[in-house]
Amino acid sequence: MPAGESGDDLIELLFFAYRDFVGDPDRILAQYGFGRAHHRVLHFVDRYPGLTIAELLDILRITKQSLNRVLKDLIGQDYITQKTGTSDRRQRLLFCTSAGTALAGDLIRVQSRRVARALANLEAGRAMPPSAESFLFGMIEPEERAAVRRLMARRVRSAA
Amino acid sequence: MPAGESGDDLIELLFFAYRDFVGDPDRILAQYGFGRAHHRVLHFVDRYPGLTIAELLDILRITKQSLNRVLKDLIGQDYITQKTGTSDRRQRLLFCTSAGTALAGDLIRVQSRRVARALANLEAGRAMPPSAESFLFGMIEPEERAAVRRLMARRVRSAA
DNA sequence: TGGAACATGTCAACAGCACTGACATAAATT
DNA sequence: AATTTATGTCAGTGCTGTTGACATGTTCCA
Repeated sequence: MPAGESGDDLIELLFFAYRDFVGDPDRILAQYGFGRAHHRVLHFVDRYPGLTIAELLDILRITKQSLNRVLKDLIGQDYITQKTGTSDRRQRLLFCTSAGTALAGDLIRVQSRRVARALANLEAGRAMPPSAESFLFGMIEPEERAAVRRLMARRVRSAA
Repeated sequence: MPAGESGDDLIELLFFAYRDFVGDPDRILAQYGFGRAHHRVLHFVDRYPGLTIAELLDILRITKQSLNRVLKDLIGQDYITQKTGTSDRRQRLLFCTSAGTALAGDLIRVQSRRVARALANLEAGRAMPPSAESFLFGMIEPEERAAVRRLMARRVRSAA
């Protein structure tokens, strides 16, 4: 819905979309004393049970020291458990406990809601053809959209 | 291009897309001793010259203390300058110097390339109809796409 | 069998970037 | 003249990333 259909606008929209996208779960996580790093680990272990440490490191692109810090929290508070690999006993296979699955579910729920809303905007025909721009704009917190639209309009007028 | 057309896949793709999206500029910024916070400030000041501190704080959603730390770097190294507001002399209007505009240009260039590539994928008809999913997938580093596809396929098989 | 390679865990130090709380100054507003 | 607003700054803290070094147990290969 913002004016210019340039790739540069997409860059900015991606920033705003991501800002609000991570804001939802952040509020829930804070109640548990967890952060985004915990969220990412919990999410991937929940969706891909049996993930190894090495696989998780490759997905998250962080060091094992960083991973271990948050993983220790999640294991210590019984959101995740480890099982020794069967074929390779060096590996630690990661699984969510029921508490872990429940929390992961709460987190994905608020994010799904936002994504669903963004997709609904597209399908309501408000954006024809459906564009990446409209999707990202729909990801922004509804009350904030006017402000983003105003900001971006300001640019279209001043620079080219 | 990944299999399931669910909103949950979009959540994951947004993670991967953003991960690679910020990876490009990070490499450039490291050469200047700057981080992501510097990037965000430089980007918005470049695109919206004359932005005030308060406006920038509202865009970035950080505290003035956080902003000030990186802004001091950018001003001290002559990438950004301040001008006292004309109508309200309390305000500091922010502008990029030529060095600032140049660096901002370099940064947006690498990100634009990635976005353009993602859009090109859509328009090449490889994704009909164009979807948010295809766009986000196209944002992922090409060499990494197979790995992401493999990971996500693994889920479609195991859980539902 | 013995040594190399591998998967993982851990300790310590450090950097970037957020936060809170408190306080200061100059300009605008009432 | 008093208050509010826009901004700057100091000090302390937390989360999450990094590097480098070292340890343990497992697997694999010569």
